[in-house]
Amino acid sequence: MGSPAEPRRSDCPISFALEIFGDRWTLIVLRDLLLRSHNRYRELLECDEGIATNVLAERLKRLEHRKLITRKRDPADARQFIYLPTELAVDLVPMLVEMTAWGIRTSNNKAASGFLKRAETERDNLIAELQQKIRTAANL
Amino acid sequence: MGSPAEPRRSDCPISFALEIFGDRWTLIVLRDLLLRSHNRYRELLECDEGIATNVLAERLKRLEHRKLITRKRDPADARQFIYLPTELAVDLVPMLVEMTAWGIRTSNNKAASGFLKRAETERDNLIAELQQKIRTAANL
DNA sequence: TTAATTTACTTGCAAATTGCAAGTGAAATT
DNA sequence: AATTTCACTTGCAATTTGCAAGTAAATTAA
Repeated sequence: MGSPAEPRRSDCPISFALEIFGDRWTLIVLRDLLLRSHNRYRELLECDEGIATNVLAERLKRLEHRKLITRKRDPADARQFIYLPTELAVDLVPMLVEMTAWGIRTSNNKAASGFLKRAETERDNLIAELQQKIRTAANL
Repeated sequence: MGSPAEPRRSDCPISFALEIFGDRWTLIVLRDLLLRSHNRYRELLECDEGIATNVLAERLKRLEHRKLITRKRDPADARQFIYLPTELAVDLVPMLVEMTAWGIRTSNNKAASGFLKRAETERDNLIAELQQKIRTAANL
């Protein structure tokens, strides 16, 4: 058993990673889940970049299939679902921090230079802190 | 002056980065340029994942526009062009190392566990070494 | 010196993916 | 009981991708 599973394009780890999040939207969703605590469909839909409803729904399904997120009903409101990152997703934080640092440097983002400095001078603490926050929120 | 430039989707650094390499192919090309020393069109075309000729040509143009690579004629064979990463691309190595590490962990890639161990125990050395190799090859 | 080959693409077109607008059904609120 | 909210689904046009074939310039082979 197990999912139908598309064949891998190659056995390269980068290629493997890109099969999961190598598109214009998946990492935006993961950013919101991991770094902004957006855990509901509606919150994720309101991302700054303007994701379409069908694209969001499809990405959430893929991420659940790949076990990067879990989906459960909100006990307080049975219409809503709560999406939480798994440990597999929490493991992406170091990569997201590096991607963020590169983006800040490359786009000359003054507003984010505080983050950049921290990423450069105390990377490990920054990552541990972010991951701890996520694990606490998701009770992992 | 300056390129026509598409509008940014948001001012988030991750979003900015994804506008440059948030698709199924750009990071494959950068991987080959940075980590495999594939510097010619034909070499890049022969990547394991099987990129199409038109897609490769378009991605190379974009990367040159964004100043992640340079393109110059091979003095030894005027039919060929040599594509070299710029410092902007070399700066992506930390992110690529983290992506590789995640991919190895997540896909249980036994063959690459040596790389993973190095990434975990002496990350800074590994990155510096990779970057030095690239800079030397590209004489930056 | 002419013909064949190599290289780096471009072009045309079908198939897949994305974006947008509207619709649906279940649960909560009024 | 009616309206609203929520998490989607559906339909369709527009864009992007993948594949096959073609082209022009430079090199090599005959």
